[in-house]
Amino acid sequence: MKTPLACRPHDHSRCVHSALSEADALCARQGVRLTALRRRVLELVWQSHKPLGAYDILAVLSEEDGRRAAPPTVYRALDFLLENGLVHRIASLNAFVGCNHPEHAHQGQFLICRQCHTAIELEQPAISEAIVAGARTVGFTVEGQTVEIVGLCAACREAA
Amino acid sequence: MKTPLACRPHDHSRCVHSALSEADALCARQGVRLTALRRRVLELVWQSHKPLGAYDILAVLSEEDGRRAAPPTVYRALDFLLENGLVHRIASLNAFVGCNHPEHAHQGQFLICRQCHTAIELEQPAISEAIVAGARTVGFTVEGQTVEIVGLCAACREAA
DNA sequence: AAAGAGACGTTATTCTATTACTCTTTTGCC
DNA sequence: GGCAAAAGAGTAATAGAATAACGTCTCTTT
Repeated sequence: MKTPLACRPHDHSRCVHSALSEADALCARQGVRLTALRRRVLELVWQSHKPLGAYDILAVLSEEDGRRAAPPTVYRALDFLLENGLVHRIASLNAFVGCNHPEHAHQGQFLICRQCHTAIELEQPAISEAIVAGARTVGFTVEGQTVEIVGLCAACREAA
Repeated sequence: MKTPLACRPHDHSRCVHSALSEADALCARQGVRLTALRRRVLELVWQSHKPLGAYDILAVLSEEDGRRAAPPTVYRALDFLLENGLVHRIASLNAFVGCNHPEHAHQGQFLICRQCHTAIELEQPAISEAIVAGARTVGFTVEGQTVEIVGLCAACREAA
């Protein structure tokens, strides 16, 4: 079902590499362990331009290891990455994407193209603030936000 | 796992009743059929103060019918109700809630209390507009919004 | 009455995620 | 270095969410 998508050629492998380096540094600073497995999972998530399902990751790991990996292996790694802000989960897709700004805690907003399936992470304080303000009108205290927008990205709209 | 929650006594059954009447009228107007099954599923969703899982609905139907219903039965009814704007799906919970404003097409924002699990539907143009504006900054055209907020509702915050 | 469409039943399967238990590796401490 | 404790990872089984494929029934509509 999931077709691997062409990379914009420019520097994607370099992006992945720098994301991994940043993750290394961040984990060292936090005193948590970015093990080989966790790092590999993070790399796979970053390599994909689209949100990646746990079982997609599982399939890759199984193939490269010979022995077929089991779900908990992947889910544990993903839990670690989520806890440490290195990836985000897209609830509406049951999938995961690398976080663009792992250096500070946040919950992004996601723009998901229905055409190319790319997920763009947004961090617009105006959106968060509108939500907090809206919630306050009914006395609700916001603790976490899930904002997932589907539509057409700029590239796909032009192409159409 | 899911504990049935106490109703605010006031007039909940009347709320459900009026929601169903409204659904009847709306379906008649649209020329679509709110069959007994679909109506029953809608009633169950409305009766619950919390987002209801498809398999919760399935369990109730199975119990009251004697013969155990199968998933497609419920999912088809839910699909119909979704298409006609009578219920909303909460992606982050894999669950469904009755729509408060079925009379006009819209996509609400949902406030989900982590304590009592109640879902409050919000319809704040300011939030939608902030999202559309934010998306526009990267050339993204919004077609659908999933906004699901977790936190504490007013009642639970007071109780704490 | 016959045809066609829509709704529903039934079985099986896929996809997503977790539980429970074991074994290994790493780490901190002496 | 050696050792206990803790963290990480393997494994098997299962739970939970959703869909596919096919058949049957029941309405209209003609």
